[in-house]
Amino acid sequence: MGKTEKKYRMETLFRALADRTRLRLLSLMSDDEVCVCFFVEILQTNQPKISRHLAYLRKAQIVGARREGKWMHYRIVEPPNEHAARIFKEVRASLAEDAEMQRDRARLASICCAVRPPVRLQGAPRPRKASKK
Amino acid sequence: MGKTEKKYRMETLFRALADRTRLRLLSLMSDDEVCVCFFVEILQTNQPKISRHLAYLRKAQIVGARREGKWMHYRIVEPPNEHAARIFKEVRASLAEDAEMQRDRARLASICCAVRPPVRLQGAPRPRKASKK
DNA sequence: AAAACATATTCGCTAAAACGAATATGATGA
DNA sequence: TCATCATATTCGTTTTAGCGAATATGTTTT
Repeated sequence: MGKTEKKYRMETLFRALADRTRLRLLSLMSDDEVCVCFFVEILQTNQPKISRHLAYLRKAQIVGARREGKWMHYRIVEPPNEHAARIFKEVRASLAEDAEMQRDRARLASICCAVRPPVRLQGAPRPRKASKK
Repeated sequence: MGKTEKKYRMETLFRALADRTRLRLLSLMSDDEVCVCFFVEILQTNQPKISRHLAYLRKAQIVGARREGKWMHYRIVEPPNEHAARIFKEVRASLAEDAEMQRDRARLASICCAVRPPVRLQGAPRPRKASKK
């Protein structure tokens, strides 16, 4: 670990993971880079709430964001600590098995491929495989 | 999973892990079953604080307790959920590498084997390998 | 440049977590 | 039985997290 980086504490990771909404967001990002408006649609909640949780995940350095015009895309990134990264990987594997989260992902997939998406999502960029950086 | 057990949510585990004191407690229990008075001595804090955090860990079902006369011994147990258990195992491996926690465990080891332990610990039962159940 | 849109941030509030101090419980020993 | 010891719990307070509503920011469209 270089001298300029401040150390990443394990608690930072766990605090970020200690909330159901954030876990569901992470689950939705498991394979793809996803636009904020899809999170709002799938989790059926208001937009500021989603934004705040995404900001939280970003501060904890387990998601990254990319702007594309007016849209923001979020994706999972590895936390900057070898041990946290191993744990996080295990966590992601576990999310894949959670029933509620499986339903979330199924809904994302169906909305994503729908010929006629919900009005609010028309024109929104579809989720797609996240680039590695 | 049998019908009587209520499901163990991932967030429960993460909330339990989202506190430095609790992580240090877990680290001290990594190999042995440890008496409360040793936690108080090593973490240099007051006894109610330790007891409360231990109660928290117990509710999260990642530690178990055993009474022996006036002493209480705490030990790590597997959380009652396959995924949580896998994650928790990874977490424990990570704690082993944390510098502060390594110092904690070194202090525990040295106090434990000392010919002349601190006054407050005289007569206290020494940490020892935790039984599996 | 103004309107429309997607997202982020701020504000005021409520709820939960964490704490030290005091007290209660439960076991042991005099 | 009464005092003592180890631990647990309660109390009142402070801190932190999460929320909806309102508003701000930044981008695109007209």
